[in-house]
Amino acid sequence: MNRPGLRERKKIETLHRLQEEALRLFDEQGYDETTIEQIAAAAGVSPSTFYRYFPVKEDVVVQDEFDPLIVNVFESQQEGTAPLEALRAVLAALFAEFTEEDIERVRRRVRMIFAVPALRARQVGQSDATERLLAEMVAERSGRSPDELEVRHFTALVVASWTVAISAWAETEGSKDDLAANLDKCLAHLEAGAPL
Amino acid sequence: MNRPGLRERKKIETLHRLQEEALRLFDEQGYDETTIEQIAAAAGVSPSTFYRYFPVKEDVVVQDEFDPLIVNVFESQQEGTAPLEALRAVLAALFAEFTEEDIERVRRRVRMIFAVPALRARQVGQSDATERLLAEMVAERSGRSPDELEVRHFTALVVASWTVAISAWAETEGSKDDLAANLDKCLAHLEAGAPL
DNA sequence: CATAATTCTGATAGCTACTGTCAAATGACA
DNA sequence: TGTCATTTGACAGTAGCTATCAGAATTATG
Repeated sequence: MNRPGLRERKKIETLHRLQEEALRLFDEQGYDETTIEQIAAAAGVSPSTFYRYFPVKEDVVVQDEFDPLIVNVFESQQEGTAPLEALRAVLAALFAEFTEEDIERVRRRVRMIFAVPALRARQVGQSDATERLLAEMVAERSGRSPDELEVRHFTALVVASWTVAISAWAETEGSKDDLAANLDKCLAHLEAGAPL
Repeated sequence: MNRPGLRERKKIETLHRLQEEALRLFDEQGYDETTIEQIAAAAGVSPSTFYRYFPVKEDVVVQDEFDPLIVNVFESQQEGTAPLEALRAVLAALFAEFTEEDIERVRRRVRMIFAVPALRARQVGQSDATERLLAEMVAERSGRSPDELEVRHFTALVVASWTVAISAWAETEGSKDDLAANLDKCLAHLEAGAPL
């Protein structure tokens, strides 16, 4: 049996404490003006420990664990669905489970990411990784190669839609449903060939 | 008459020397393994001078001056054209003027940008700026606001198409025309609603 | 329960990117 | 040639990040 254990619980606790204190300090004094020493002190650990949890400063805001979840949801879908529809459903299902509190956390983080260039820059690394992941999943299903131009292009477009939808949503006070609505609007607009 | 003058000529010269030596050193020893001191020494200037030309290390590869050119070409177009068609024409016209040598330089830079995460991250800052620029231009013409979801989404999609087209092209040994062909393929695919 | 093995933490030293300041050098111009 | 404006180099300092290592805390074992 793999019970949680004291060690693991403590780790998760420090992780969250670091993220929360960091977010608070960034809000209060700005990102660049906040040093890792301050964050570590606020969370009651040493700077060394901070770096063990987050390889770079940006990750204390940007890091998330959605990629494996996306894969799970996608794979548990029936084969027939069209790629675009499938991805829409995946994303919808993903944040359907979030509590109101989760959503507020996401909003704070997204706002900060798009407000601080360094964070946005770091986040693109994650987006690129997710994009490659989607490409592989989509390619596998449609019996194509993930390196094909059309496949890469498709996934890049979907990620772009998602990025616009969530950044526009974060600027508002909208609910979870508003985010879903934004995403639907964008994907529909994409499916229509992005007319203007 | 605004003749170049020795001072200005020297400045452009040092700028190019810094870029070239940097590119060479990055190729030879890798990006992270190359220090600014080395680049400066290779170009025969002090590290202080490097920072005067490039605020951050990444910019010695990433920095370009295409944005103002894009605006110029776009504004000198007739009003009637549809936004997507207009942007396609702008980009085509932009690199139509490049010499073979220019193109090779671009290819080297693009390859390096997509190979080194730090460079890719920095480049996104530029892309975001270009995206906002496009949004303003497109919005102005179509009498909309650049903050509208559809407008933002449209420009994000176009930038994504462009990114895929150029990164796929850079991986090959293709000519200037191949880049144009890639871009046409992507934009056509977008216009068709990104079917898979 | 005591001891051994494993994992986590904190302290230290060091490298490099980057900033700010100031005096010296260099080109522009009368 | 002499004066003014701009560019440059030297120096000092901050902060992000890496590597290393001894000691503390947790877990596994006899």
